[in-house]
Amino acid sequence: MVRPKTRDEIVQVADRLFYEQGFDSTAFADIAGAVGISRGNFYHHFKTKDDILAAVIAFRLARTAAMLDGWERNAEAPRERIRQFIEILIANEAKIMQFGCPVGTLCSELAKLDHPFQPQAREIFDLFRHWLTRQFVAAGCGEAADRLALHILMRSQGVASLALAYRDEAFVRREVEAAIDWLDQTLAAAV
Amino acid sequence: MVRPKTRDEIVQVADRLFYEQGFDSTAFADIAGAVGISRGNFYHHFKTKDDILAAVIAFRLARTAAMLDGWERNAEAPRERIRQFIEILIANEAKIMQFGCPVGTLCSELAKLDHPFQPQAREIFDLFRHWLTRQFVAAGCGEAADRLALHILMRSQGVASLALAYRDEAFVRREVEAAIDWLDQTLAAAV
DNA sequence: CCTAAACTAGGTCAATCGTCCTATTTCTGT
DNA sequence: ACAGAAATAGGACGATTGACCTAGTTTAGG
Repeated sequence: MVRPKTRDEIVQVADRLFYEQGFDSTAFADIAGAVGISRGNFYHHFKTKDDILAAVIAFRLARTAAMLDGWERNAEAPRERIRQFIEILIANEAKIMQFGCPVGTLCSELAKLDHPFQPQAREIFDLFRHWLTRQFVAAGCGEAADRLALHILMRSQGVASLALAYRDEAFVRREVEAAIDWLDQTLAAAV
Repeated sequence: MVRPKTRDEIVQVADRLFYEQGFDSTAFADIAGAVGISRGNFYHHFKTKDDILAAVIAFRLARTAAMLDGWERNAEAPRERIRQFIEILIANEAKIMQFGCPVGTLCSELAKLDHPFQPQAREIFDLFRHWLTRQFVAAGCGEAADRLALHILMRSQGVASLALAYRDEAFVRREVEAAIDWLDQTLAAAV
C-alpha cells in the first residue's frame, strides 16, 4: 500500500503557493522547503513541473466538486444555492483581496505562458458554470440557464479582479448585494 | 538633444511583451531581441527590470489618458462616452480573448509577485474609474457616480476574465449589450 | 573640427531554475 | 526474517536569468 501522506502534502502546499505566488514564480525549492522535504524527495513524487501542476488542478477540481455537492445538500432552493456561490466572495474576501480569484488568475497566467494545461484549468470554471446552469434550470429559467450562469460567473470574476486592485471591502459587499438583487429579479421574471 | 528612438522602441516592445507573456516571464533578452538591439544597449537605457516596468506603466498611463481625452472630445453625451468604454471589449476582443485585460492581468501578476509597483499599476484603473465617475456625474447620477463607475469597471473585468477562459465571442457581445442595457436603465432612473 | 557625452555591442558573473542521478533509509508483503 | 519496492536526502548538471563591465562607435555643441 502506498502511503499518500507526503504526496498529498506536496499537492496541498503547491496548491497554496501557486495561488499566492503564481505558478511560474513558485520554484520546486519553495514547495519542498515549505513541506520540509528535500528536492530529491520532491522529484521522486513529481518528475516535472507540469506533473505537479496537473496534480494541483486535479486537487482543485475534486475540492470544488465536493464544495458544490455540499451546497446542493445544504440548500434545497436554487436561489439559496446560487446565493451561496455569490457569497464565496465574502467568505474568501481576505484571500481574494490579496491574491485574486484562484481560478481566474490561474487561467490568466497559463494563457500568458501559452501553457498546454489551459483546458484543464478551464474545467474548474466549467464545474461552477454547469453547476450554476443546473440551478437556473431547476429555478425554471430553461434555455437561458447557461447564459445566466455565465453572467454570475462574470460578476464574481469582475468583483475579484477589482477587489484585488483596490482592496475595498465595502465594494465587495455592495457588489455581492447587487448580484443577489439581480438574481432575485431574474428568478422572479422566470417563473 | 537626446535621440529618443531606441528608448521608446524598448518601451513599446516591452509594453506588448509584458501584456502577451506577463512581466515576470519576459526576459531582458526577449525585449532586446524583439527590438533588435544587444543586451548591453538595453542595459544602457534601463538599469533594472523595475526601471523598464516603471516606464511601461508610465507609457500605459499616458496612452490611456490620451484615449479617454479622445472619447471626451468625440462624444458629447455621457451615455455615448460610457458606451465607448464598454465597447473596448469588442474593439480589443481578439487580444482580450488571448491575453486578458492588460490592466487586470498586470495588477494580478504584481500582487502575486508582491511587487512594490502595485499602486502604480492601480493608477491605470484609477484613470478609468475617475473618468467614468465624471461621466456619471455629468449624467446627473450625483453621489452614486463612483459606485456606478466601479460597477462598470467590474463588469468589464469579469467579461475579460471569462473571455480569456472560454474564448467565446458570443458571450462577449451578449455581456456588452447587457452592460449597455444596464447603463441605459441606470441613466434613465437618475434623471 | 574635436572633444565630451550619448549610444551600442558583446562578454562576464553569480544566482537560480528545472531536471536528473545516486546512495541511504524506511516500509511492506510473504 | 528477508527481499524488493517505496521513500528520502543531497548533490550535480546545463540552461537561463538579471545585473554589470569594458571597449568601440556615433552624435552634438562649442
